[in-house]
Amino acid sequence: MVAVTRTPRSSWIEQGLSALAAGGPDAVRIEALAQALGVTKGGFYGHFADRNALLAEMLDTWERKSTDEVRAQVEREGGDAQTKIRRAGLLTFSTDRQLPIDLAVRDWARRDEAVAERLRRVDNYRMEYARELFGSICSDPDEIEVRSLLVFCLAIGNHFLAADHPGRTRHEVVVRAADFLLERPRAR
Amino acid sequence: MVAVTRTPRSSWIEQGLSALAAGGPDAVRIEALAQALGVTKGGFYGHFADRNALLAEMLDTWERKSTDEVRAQVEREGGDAQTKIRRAGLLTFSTDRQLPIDLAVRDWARRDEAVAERLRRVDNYRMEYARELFGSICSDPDEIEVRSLLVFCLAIGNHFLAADHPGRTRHEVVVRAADFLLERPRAR
Amino acid sequence: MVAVTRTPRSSWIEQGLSALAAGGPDAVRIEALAQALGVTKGGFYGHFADRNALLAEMLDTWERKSTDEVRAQVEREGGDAQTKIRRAGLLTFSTDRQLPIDLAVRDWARRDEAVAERLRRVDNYRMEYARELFGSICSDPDEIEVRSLLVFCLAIGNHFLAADHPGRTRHEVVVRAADFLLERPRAR
Amino acid sequence: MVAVTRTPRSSWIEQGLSALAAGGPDAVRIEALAQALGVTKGGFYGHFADRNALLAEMLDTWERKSTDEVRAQVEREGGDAQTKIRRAGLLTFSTDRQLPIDLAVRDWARRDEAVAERLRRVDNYRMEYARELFGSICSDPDEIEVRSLLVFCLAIGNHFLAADHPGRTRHEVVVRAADFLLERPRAR
DNA sequence: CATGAATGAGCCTTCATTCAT
DNA sequence: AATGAATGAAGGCTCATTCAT
Repeated sequence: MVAVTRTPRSSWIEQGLSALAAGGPDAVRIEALAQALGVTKGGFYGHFADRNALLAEMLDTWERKSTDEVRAQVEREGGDAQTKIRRAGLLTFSTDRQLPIDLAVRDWARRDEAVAERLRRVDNYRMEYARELFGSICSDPDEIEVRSLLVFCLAIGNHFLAADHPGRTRHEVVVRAADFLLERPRAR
Repeated sequence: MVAVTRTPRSSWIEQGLSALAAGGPDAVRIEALAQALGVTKGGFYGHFADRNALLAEMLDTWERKSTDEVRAQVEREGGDAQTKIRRAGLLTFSTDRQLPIDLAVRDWARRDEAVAERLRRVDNYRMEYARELFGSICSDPDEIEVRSLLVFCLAIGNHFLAADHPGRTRHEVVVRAADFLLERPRAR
Repeated sequence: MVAVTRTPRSSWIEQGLSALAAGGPDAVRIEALAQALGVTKGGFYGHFADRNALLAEMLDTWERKSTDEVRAQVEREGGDAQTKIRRAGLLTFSTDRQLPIDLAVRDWARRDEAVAERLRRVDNYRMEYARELFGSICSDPDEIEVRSLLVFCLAIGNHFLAADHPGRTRHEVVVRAADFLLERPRAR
Repeated sequence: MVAVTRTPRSSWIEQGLSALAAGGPDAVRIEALAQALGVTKGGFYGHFADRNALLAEMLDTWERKSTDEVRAQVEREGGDAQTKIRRAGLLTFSTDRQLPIDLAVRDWARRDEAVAERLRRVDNYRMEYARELFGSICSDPDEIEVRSLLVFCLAIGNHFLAADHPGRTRHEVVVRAADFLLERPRAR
């Protein structure tokens, strides 16, 4: 029988990731998390050495979920390359939960080298997966690189860009843009 | 005759934008700006009602510089549509000074609706300009929209994406990607 | 048949005295003691009502060891008065274990009347023993009192004084000082 | 006209030394000092970088007052060696203000090497002055050293020792002890 | 205008203590 | 007896803001 820990470590981490998503790293305040969890802030220090330890574990969790878990799930569901790219993009950038965390980490990385290092690992992992998948669409390595970059930029830019598209929804334009990037190259 | 103020408003705004660029809105601390300007923080309140007033004026300044001034300069220098798009992109996203401010505002907008509103104005202005320019490259309105979106996403994603490109520099890949987006559509 | 308690009271007391010796009464922190004993702090409250109860028992232990036990051991070993005074001094002030506790209690007594009261009992006991021993060296009650005081001050001051003695070790000077205080008075 | 600083640095230092004297270094709490000074704790950080900066300046102040100022005052008042020793002792160890600070520093030095270093400087300075003065009472260097040590130990021990002296006051015994240490050596 | 001092709210962290298991 | 979690009261430090000069 497993002893039920009243407020497990994972709760603090989840709550911390929510706060990060909503307000950036400065919003990860122990007292706010405690209140959201219905406990007092003192209890936090039974689980973590200090605030930095929590931030590190939050990033560990995000890193794991952003790499292996996405790839595993996409491969489990199968399909051709185009389908997989779309699914991976959806899992990474269209989930209500993961997306804002990802964007917050991206901004955070601009001012914290340790975070930048983690983001580099994650983005390299994802980009490598994208290259693999684009490899079955086109063969020119330069074009694979360009399309991989663009599909990533589309996914990210989609959420950092505020422009409207008169007569269209953002989603419609993004779908078209994805088609544009995923179509097989024509002979020239 | 203009009274020479010892530390003009504009100095606080410029310093504030630097702080924003370097550390996000939370880094815009009156005391830090004062220290950078070589005055004491008390003097700040001779110029601005409070911190929010400064933030608002910082955004005013950023908004003006990001719209009319870029367009005016690009048109002044002339050239064909492709050249203008590249120049506008460079002015907006490749200047050491403007770029980090733009990225910081983008992240800030995710958690502050008033900032989001301003960013929407700025991005709509820029996007409209891009549509105009892409209009002389291709004629299909859907494709104009898609390419305008993608060129923007490329510019933004370039700076929020941390991945490496083995055997290439990021700049090389981005140049190729820009070529990919700017080439005239082939007949199908 | 004695029930073997997993962590007996005496362990907490010993550990508490070590903490007191090393860092004064403020350093007697339940959590630190628990960690040193390899148990969790919750267990402490199975043995003691609260922190003050531990402090009181620590002082009880120190008081007993500092009085009867020293005298008993000195008398057991025998010798003349000078020898006994030197031995009592060694036992009290030269033991690695007892000395720092004694000094810490002395400082503590300056700000806690209950501790001061205990120290007074201990010092009076010791001083009475010193008077007895000096009584066989000289007969003038005033001189007995003066020498008893001085020998105590030497023992204490030796450890609270930070000065160097160029060309000599502190130990050499203290030995000479002890000789000075223990020599038989000359006729005047 | 000197600008009147409302609560000068020196007030914090003085208050800090009082707290140190009364309760040791742990009692030097910013909030307590602020309350004693009738201001709020936030104001403290306009004067000092942090608590450690205050502690350091407190020790600077104590060090200066304990060395040059005592010697200067004793020499100004003149008299023979015995008189000067008594006066220096009084200034150092019998002033209501200086004495408890000195004792607190002594205990503090036992657990903080930086404080120990300062105390060593101060005690060496004082001891050197004592050697000078004893040099005009007796000529044997060993005896000078012994008497200098003993007079110091008497001064310190007097305040760390809790014993009573039946039929006498502590002061009477100390005076006699001082006489004992200051008398000219007899021929042997 | 600018300064220096002070305020007060807010955050991180520590630690004695309680309590259900 | 001991554990693990939680509580609550401090205490250190930061920072926007006010105000008299």
